[in-house]
Amino acid sequence: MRKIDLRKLPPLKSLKGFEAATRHQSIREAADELCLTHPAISHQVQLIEEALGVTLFEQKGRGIVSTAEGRALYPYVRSAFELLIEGVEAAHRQSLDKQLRVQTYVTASIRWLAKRVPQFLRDNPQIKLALSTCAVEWEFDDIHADVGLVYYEADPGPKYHWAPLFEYALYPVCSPAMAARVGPQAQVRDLLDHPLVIIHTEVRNWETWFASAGVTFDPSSNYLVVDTLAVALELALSGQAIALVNGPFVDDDLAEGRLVRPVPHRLVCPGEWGLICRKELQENPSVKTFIDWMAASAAGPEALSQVA
Amino acid sequence: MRKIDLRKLPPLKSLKGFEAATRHQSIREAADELCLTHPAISHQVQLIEEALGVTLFEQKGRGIVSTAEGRALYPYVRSAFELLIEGVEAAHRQSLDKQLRVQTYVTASIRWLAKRVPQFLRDNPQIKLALSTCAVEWEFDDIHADVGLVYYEADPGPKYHWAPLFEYALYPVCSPAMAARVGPQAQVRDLLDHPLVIIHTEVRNWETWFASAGVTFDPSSNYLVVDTLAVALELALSGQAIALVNGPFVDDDLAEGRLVRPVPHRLVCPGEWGLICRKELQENPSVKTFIDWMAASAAGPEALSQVA
DNA sequence: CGCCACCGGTAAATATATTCTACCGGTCCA
DNA sequence: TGGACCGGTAGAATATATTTACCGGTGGCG
Repeated sequence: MRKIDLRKLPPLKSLKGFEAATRHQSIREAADELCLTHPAISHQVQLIEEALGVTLFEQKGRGIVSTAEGRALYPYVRSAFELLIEGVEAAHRQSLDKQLRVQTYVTASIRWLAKRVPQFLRDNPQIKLALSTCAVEWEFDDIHADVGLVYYEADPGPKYHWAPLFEYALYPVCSPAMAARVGPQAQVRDLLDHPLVIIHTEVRNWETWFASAGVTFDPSSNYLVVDTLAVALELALSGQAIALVNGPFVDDDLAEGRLVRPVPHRLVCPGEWGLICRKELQENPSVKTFIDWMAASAAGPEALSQVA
Repeated sequence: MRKIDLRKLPPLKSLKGFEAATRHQSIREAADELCLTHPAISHQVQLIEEALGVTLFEQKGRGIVSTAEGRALYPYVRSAFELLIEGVEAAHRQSLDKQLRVQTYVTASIRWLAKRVPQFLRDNPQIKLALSTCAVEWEFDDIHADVGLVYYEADPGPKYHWAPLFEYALYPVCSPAMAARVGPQAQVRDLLDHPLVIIHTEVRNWETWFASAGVTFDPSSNYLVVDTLAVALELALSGQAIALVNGPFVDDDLAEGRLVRPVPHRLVCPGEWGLICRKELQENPSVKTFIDWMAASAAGPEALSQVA
């Protein structure tokens, strides 16, 4: 591999500013796009002009226009950026052969994925999984993950492949002892008299669920606030509160009687939980295997036996 | 022009480190090449790895080797850099149509170029010149200039076009009054008794010149030090010192008697003064016109009339 | 085996570069 | 002619990159 004269490169970071400024033919719009202030862009452009010894923009009226030099330079910068993005994607594709990076919320990870991963790995020993669990208020990050298990209310868009897994269904759960205290024939409104656990990023879930039963949610007393459903469920399991689940995360606990549903009301919300990946990865063997296997597992044991 | 997702770009500055580290398969060698310390490169690589969520190198023995991901990424980065360098060159080519950037030392500019530029511009009104004069200890900078008027002892290499103009000839000059004091039949060694002006970056010029006449240069007394020949010549003109010229920079002053040569000894050194430009620019109309015109002007008025 | 000369990674301090704030003068339009 | 834009500037604040001084590990050599 021969040497390359890296000294000839313009200040790379500033090229972003040049690219955006050229595209918009406006310093301020470029600044908005890059979430910077306009002097920052102005300065970046000046840096490149100085490094190249060339003028890239000139004033025209109260705006700017690219000079001939700026127009000559732009396509190269643009192509270079596109090449780099392709390179990042190539590296990601390469890394798929080594490990499949799966991202999800902590609750979905603990109470759904974790239960299935061992069997998946037994069924597909050639695939290495790297799970990362993300904090609340997280969106799928296609740079650091190949596949995400997330909830989307609407289609995530054309860039992504989306495989729905199960409903986003809201229903309260608690320990049998707590349910006994609530009463065998309890109504939705009766729950307001018992300790509810609220996930602070999902306050609206309780509101929505009560409203769908015609009850106004007034959490003025007797409630707990936690930051993730996983913790809320621990509180429910230990008999300290009633939690509102938003998916099939306690199916085992319900089946084995550790948790019960104090009232039967259940609200299916729009959208679904599902697996997301960038469209280019959709046909990748590891990705496809993972998505198909998990979809089958969500559908039920009989579907799974067909895949495996 | 459509938008591009600049957020997907890895930390651009750090890519230099990645490129060099990959090429050398060594952090320390990369650091040497980029004139940084090895932790800087190490950190740059880690930044990219973090941004991409991918491992680019792994330890092997006491060195490193690229991972499959690193090898996948490299060609894109490499090509992107080459594209950017091409872009810079394209911008330079573009700017040639607007102005020809000429760089030289302050002395050559004042005492040789400046005398010729007005006539050149009259002969070639379509060409716009941008002259920049550089401090001593400067090398031709093909980023900020298209053509340079410089002295080279040896061929400047295959990347450049080189058009020799005139000899690097050393000979002392001074005012007629000073010459009278030195004496009409003075020998080289007699100059040692008179005020010599030394250019501090060119001390060896006096040494070399005296040595070529068999005299040891001992500047123990009675000398001045300045930083450029242009100043030295001013001192000579005002009768305060004897200066050592290294080219045809006082031809007019000699012809018109403002300066004289106190002794006839003249030393022609290896190498020449000449015009340099990047090879790609050699055939550019502006560059070619400039170089040809100046070469003719250096050769003499009769050559010039042929060109013009 | 044990030493020494390498390698690369780490953490804190430092240096540098970038960005922001607050301002300016100019242009356009009402 | 004023007000709402634009981009440029300078200094301060901030973020980032780099260095310094260290570490533990590896491999060659006596």
